[in-house]
Amino acid sequence: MYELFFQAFNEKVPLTSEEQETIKTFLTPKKLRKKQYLLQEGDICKYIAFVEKGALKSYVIDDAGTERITQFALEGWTISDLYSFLTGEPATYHIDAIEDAELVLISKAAHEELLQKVPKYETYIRLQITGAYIALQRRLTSIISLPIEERYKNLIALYPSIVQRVPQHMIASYMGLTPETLSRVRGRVSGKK
Amino acid sequence: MYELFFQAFNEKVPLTSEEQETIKTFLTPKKLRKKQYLLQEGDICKYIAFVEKGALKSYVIDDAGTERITQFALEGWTISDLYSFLTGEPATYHIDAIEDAELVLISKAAHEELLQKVPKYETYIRLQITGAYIALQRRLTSIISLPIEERYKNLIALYPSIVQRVPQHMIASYMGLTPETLSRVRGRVSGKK
DNA sequence: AAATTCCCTTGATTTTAATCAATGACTGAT
DNA sequence: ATCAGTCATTGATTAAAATCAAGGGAATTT
Repeated sequence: MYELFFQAFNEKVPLTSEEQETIKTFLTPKKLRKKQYLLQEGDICKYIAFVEKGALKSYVIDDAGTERITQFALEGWTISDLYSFLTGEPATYHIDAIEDAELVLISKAAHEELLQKVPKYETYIRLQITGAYIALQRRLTSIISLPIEERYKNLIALYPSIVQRVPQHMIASYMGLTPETLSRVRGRVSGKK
Repeated sequence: MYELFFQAFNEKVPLTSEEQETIKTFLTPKKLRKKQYLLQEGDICKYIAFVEKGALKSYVIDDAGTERITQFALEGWTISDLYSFLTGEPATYHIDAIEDAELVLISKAAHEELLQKVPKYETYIRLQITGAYIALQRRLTSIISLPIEERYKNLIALYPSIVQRVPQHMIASYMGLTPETLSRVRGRVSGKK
């Protein structure tokens, strides 16, 4: 249990087996069926979720009632509404399962105790969030500086598994486009090359 | 010296005066004139810069040769090409001064030694980057889910000092718009209210 | 003080993406 | 096996932003 989680952890910060056992006592496994919510807007986000298996997405609903996807999380990724988790304020994002999923949950209490008791946990979190920050910065830069076709090619290059596994209308939502527009972009991209 | 830096640090993680003195030995002050570079694309990013005074921006140049601003940093903010800083790879961003500025620089060597020697520094960095991540996530969410007018209003509400101090064509660049479009958006926003 | 550069606005036109609408393929459930 | 729902594509039209172009202030330089 928690294989992938500890694999990812050890790659960032190598753990002794005692440390690993300590950390284990703070983790909770959870399974989620496709379409089930992990978090709904307005609720307090109680967990950081690490994806052992399956796929989730986080999103907001815009004024027109359309789902706007802010993040995907496949195996090995972490997902949460971090602001809500850290502050206890109501969540601004929804999170649900795109596919049946197995998660490793870290509760707020566990998170705080781990930060106190296991120095390597703080390092893990720091590195984790640094990686997430850099990825987000890249995504934002590509949105404001590249034409749509290039953004789509980048997405394929960077996250081929997302493009393969996730329905296209979700990719469109993630890119801030309509499904029709993405379909035409795909036509142009594959036609041209 | 370093007043604002330590004020920001202490707000996140309170320091004893000894700790503060230790950290001081790792910091370097630097002044930058308006339009001077702190970093150019392709160079290795050697510093994390904290802004004591003045204003900087980071940006990329797109295929059409247009500057696309990814971040502003006013007093109290931190700016860097974090990926380049951490990995030693060539920078993808330019950073320069919008106004004459006074900075506090943390070099790579200082950063690493501080992480080793001063546990509170790691906590500071963790909280710092967490805040930056949350801010970036908000910005991205507003880009993909809100109409331009709302995005502009949000920007004014969240960062009034940026909108006041920075020329409008830079705000346009930051929002991924042309200056003409932003000008018309402003007309609509002020006309309507 | 004059000249130059920078900055913002406004108008006309073109380009791009969104919307509206319809169709066919595939999926899953009963 | 059928029916409902999901999903992607394509076409026609509308809406929005970019581009092209020009002008007028304000600030900075000489």
